[in-house]
Amino acid sequence: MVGEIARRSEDFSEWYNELVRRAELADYAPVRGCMVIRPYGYALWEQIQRGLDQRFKETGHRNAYFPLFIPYSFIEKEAEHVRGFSPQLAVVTHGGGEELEEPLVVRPTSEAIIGHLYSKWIKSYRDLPVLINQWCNVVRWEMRPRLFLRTTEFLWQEGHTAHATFEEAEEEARKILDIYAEFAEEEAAIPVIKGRKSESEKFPGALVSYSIEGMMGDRRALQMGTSHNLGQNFARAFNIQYLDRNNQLQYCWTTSWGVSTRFIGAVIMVHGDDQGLILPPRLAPIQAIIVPIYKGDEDGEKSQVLEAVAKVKALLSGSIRVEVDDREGYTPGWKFNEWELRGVPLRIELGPKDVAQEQAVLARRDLPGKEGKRAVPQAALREEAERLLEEIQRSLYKRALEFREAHTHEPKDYEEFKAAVEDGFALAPWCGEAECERAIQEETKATNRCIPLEQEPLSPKARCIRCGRPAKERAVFARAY
RNA sequence: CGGAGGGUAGCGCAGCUCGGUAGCGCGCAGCGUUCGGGACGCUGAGGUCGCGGGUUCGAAUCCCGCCCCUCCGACCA
Repeated sequence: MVGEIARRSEDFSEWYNELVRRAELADYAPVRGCMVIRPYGYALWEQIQRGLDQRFKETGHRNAYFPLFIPYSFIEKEAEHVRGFSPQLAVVTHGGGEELEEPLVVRPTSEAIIGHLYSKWIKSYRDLPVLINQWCNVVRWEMRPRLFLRTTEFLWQEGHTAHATFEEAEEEARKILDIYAEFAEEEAAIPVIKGRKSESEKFPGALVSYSIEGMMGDRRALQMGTSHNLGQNFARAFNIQYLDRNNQLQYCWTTSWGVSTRFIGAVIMVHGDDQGLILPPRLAPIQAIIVPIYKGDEDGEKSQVLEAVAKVKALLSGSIRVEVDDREGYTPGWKFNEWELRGVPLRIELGPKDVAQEQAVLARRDLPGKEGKRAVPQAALREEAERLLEEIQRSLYKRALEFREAHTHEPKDYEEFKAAVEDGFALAPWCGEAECERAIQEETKATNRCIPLEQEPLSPKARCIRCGRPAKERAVFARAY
């Protein structure tokens, strides 16, 4: 565990890969593209789950569970859906030692199976809306896997709702997008851009897809959550119909939305530094780590320190997720580095000097070295620790926002545009044509991340940054994960 | 699937050109001394050299085939 990790500024990919494993978030599995999420990484996922789940429930959603296997024919019912997903399906052809009558797809997402059930459950306008979420795993046979960012199997939540009108479905899709954005910014301290996906980037089968897009530490974009208004496409494919007040048979309007373990990748890539992870306090499984410092126990030093440590832990544990690192055989300096690698936002050092003065030393993870260290009287420790955690949370967000803004450009012409996407995000007017998007990608490697929902109206004379045809809105272009 | 680099102890690597039966650092175990920014000493455990075949008296090393991993592209939450 000793040794430098790759420098973030020099080799971001290598830094990321090493960090995920060194911090014991995850490890490679024996099957290509699959990952093992280790207890520390899973604890982080549980924090994410907790925050999102609470928000879903507050807005009237309930959890359920649908099966892993989907009859192959279900996937084929929605034309764009099958076209979008068939290249990356895992298909089960044998079971119980015999070839199956119909192959089963391991769900890449659950619109199909849930649509099937919704068609059975929904009969009347009185049954609507249906607001269901599930936490589960899905499988997509990706070409180029990366820990957390793109794994063959991943964990996520997928919400699936059915409504009586387009407006209600649209409102739902937007409400969830707002929840995702609020969660990313408030809990993960990651500023995100809320936007609509272009036609070529939208979810297969959706009427309109929304996403939150974040800028990672290497200035590339990452889609951190999506919310789709599926229109009546899936309702027609799966026959999800209800009788309205006038006894007329109507197709439902459905939505789906998801956030995956990829979100953990974003937390790593946005906040981490050369020392390792920096976890935002609200998501950190361990918010404060107490490191006892003592020599031998001839003069009772060790027992005095440990006694004070126990007292401090008890003092804090009511309001803070705090743990003690009382492992023998590791020096304090080693532990400092270890917990920095693991991204614990606050470290509490407690040694003989502190026992004598009834104080403890607080060290902030986001400020390296002496700058982030301060001695605090034990009587004020709880209040001060709580305050510092909030300050770290805010300061991480501010840092990430300033970074994004420093690397977001509004190019005047295509030459500037090319330079802009080399540096980060380019916010530029465009014509809305898929062919132009494709050309931009070929020429610059940048893709259309989204059309930001919040943007100034364009002047009628505005022209597409690449082709010069009339533009009606701005899009964010960037190299993306 | 195209381009590049790799696979030797848990991790990082050397050894391969020039064949002679495997080594270094870290980590791990035990004991002792240490402990306010990655301590040190001694002792020790740990390897079918990615897999299969071939050449040879003898292969980590040479030849053939395959598999896997990482990075850059096409795909993607």
